[in-house]
Amino acid sequence: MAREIPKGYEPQQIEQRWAKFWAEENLFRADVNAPGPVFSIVIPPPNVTGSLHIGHMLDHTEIDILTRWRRMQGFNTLYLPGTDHAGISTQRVVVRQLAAQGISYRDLGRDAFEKKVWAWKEESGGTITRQMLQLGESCDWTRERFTLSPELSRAVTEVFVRLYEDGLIYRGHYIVNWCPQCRTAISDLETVHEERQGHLWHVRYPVVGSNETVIVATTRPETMLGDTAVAVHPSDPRYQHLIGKMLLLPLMNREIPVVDDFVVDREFGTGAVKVTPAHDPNDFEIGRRHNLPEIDVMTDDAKMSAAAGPYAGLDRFEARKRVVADLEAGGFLEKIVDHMHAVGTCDRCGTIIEPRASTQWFVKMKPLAEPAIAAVERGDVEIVPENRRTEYFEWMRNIRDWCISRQLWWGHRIPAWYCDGCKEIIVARQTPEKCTKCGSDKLRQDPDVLETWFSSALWPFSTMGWPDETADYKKYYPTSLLITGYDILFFWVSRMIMMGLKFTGQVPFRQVCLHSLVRNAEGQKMSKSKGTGIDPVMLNEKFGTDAMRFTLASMAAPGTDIVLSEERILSYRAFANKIWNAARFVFMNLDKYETSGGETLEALASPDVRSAAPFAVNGEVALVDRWIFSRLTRATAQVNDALEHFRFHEAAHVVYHFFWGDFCDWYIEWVKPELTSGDRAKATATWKNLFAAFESALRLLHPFMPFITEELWHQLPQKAGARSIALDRFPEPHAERIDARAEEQIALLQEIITAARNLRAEMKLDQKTKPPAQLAPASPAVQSAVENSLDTILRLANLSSLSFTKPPFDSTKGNIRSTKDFELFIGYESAVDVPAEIARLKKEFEQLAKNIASNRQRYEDQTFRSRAPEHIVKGLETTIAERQAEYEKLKERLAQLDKSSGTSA
RNA sequence: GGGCGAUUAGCUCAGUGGUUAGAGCGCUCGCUUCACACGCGAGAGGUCCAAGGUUCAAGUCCUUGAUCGCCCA
Repeated sequence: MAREIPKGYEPQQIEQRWAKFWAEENLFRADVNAPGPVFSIVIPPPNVTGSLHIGHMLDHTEIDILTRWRRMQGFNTLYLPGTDHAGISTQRVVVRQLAAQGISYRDLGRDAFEKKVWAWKEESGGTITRQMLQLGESCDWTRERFTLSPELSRAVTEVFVRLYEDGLIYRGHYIVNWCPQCRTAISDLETVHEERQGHLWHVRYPVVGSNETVIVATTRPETMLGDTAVAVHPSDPRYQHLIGKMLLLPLMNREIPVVDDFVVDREFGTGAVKVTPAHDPNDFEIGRRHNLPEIDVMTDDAKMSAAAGPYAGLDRFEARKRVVADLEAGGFLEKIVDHMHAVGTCDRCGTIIEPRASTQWFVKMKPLAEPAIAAVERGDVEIVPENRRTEYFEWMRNIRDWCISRQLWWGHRIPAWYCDGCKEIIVARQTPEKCTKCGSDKLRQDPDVLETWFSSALWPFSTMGWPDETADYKKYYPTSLLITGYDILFFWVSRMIMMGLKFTGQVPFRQVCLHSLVRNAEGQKMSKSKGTGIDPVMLNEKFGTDAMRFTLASMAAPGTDIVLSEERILSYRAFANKIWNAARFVFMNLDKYETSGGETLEALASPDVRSAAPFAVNGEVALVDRWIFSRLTRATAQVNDALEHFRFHEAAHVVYHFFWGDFCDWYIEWVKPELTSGDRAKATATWKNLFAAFESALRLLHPFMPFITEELWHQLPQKAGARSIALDRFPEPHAERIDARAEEQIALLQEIITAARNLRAEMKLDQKTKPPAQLAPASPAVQSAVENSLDTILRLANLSSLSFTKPPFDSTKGNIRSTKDFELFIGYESAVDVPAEIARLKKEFEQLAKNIASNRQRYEDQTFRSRAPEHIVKGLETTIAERQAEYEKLKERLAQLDKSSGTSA
């Protein structure tokens, strides 16, 4: 039966087909009753409005590699997908969409708006989910979760109520970070500080009843409209006499006191600071200590409020210009100097945040942080790489209370009700009928919703059905592992640990692997706003998902950021193509073999046959077969070890070199003639071993390149009912398959072949010229190894014959390569560049001489010999002896060449 | 201001105190050899940022400095 196989690997159709198959068949559905140790992992829930970016791709690649690997190792595996409701982003998307239709969401009303958002979510949300399906991620789609679903909302309410009952959630009036664009408070973590060039305005405040003025410096002059004091340091001699006096606030003509407060930095500006309690965190504290009024001079959208008097209605930056102009006109402006300062911006929209006094809900973090610190200290949660622990501890030990209320409509509405009758606050799981205190039925629910991260913090257990003790919860919680970027260590990871411990009494995951961030080829951080992002979907389509996955894995060394370039992806597309062509070779030759009366695919490659490998001929397994299975075993052990430690780059490297180097470059080339050998027993054994090795290699590669391996695995005979390579077993590194002797022998033969090719290249022999060569083996063992594989050597080295002789060879009659095991000689057939050869040899000679000298010096050192371990000393001794032998050979050869060039010149 | 990381081939990066420091890409030379030019074969290319120190032994550990980057305040 002739097999049609395209010459180049075309991933596009193949990947789509298998991705569809995996999802439709529910192939990766977890089963709580299945055997095996548990491996469970939850996805870091992407934003429901988002589309897949390269950071997700890296997350998901690492997660999917580990999940597929564990599944193939026989673990009971769950990879749980889902998304978060992304309060701010989602609300913004829908508000804009409505605005485009001329609809104001506020006019629409809360309930109608929420319905619109749900409709949007069903229709347009979850792009990432669809992309994940396309990418063939091996998750259990029957367990997909959403943070705002009724089930998960129940968990959120439960947590809120319990925290409130435990006194860990409170409502309070404090300075918060206010985003005028999103029109909500945001947390400290969501506020990004950027160094910006600004100015320091020095403003004169006249002292009431005197000609004196006090100069204050400010970076935000418009806030002076809300000033309620000026503060100086209690022991600042410059201002002692003014403490307690009143100043006349320019522009507003309001009298404000001079107060003394120890937080004032005498070095900053003039040492006198204006105090705006409603618009600055420090001033807020000063205001509390001195009972100062708070005057909020702005509105929710950062326009000046009625409290700003004549400036009411102006945007805050326009107000700044006007205030400065008016101060100048009034003679109050002393000077303006350039000043670098940190400006807080909203991490969602980039707008400059306004510190603003406001009543919000907060979580008291200290009591939650302490057990979470202890859990990591004890190692109950292992953080990888370990040095991230320091950051975690540092942050957790200095943790501040968390502002969780958001002035939005899309999210988990805060389960708190206010009684109009008695002002009681009722926090409850169910909507209360009447006030628990006064019995009034005039109750209003708090209009705010909770920050999205609040629900994300519960993700590892809310997704498993908590607060119910479901089968999933019992089986898969705590999860085995969390994989995410180090940039959300505080946002998410630490909060999950705190919430997990508080509500389940267990850590949410036993290990956290924090991977690096992906940068583009210019080394810039990916950013949508700067247009420096790389679209992984486009790259997947262009190069294949397998190639993308492999690229990311190969670069995912812990600790350094990933710089992604198309060149790099190309090299792994080439790898996929290489694998494809290895298969193409096998199948094309099998066609020939079958038509010439050989066994069928079924007979050569059925699962039973493969599991009986390696096959012997005349009671002996061929050297190269022993070798390839040994190499496979070694590679498997290395991949297992690397993946155990999240060393994806190392695992990818091992697989790459095994498949391309050992399997394609050497093994296939080596056995080619045997496959068509007239000796039928030999041919059969070779075919069977080839199929067994190839199929094992596919399984080894599967977690990294799921698509091409699935495609090729299906071309091979499989057990009845076997549906996917993903459900097959990962190769097992049985120690008895390691054959060090075979590896040594093949290494020797490879060295001889390479030496011969090297000589050929140097002598500029064309492909068709097959010269005879002479070999001087250093031992009978070397000679017999060469004799046993003579045909292969001749073929792979492109030689006509190889005869054994004794050194020395005449360097003037040919070129020589030597190692500790042999000298190889090929005679000149034509004029050869003797000076070039001399130059090359001299360089090698000098390097060798230097190396021997330094090694000998070390070897002769008495302290070294007495203190270094024996194997090191012995090893060095051997090395010196080997180098010395090479040195003698080179010296001899150089002498001959010098002599000949001298006589001929 | 505090903390963390990086500096290794032209580029992007691996490298677990020990015996000639590796990979991919790029480069040079030769090959359309009947799986693959997304390929095959061969090769060139390194004061491992600097200076001290520890050690029998340092790219690797320590100290200081330089340069670059990130996080927290």
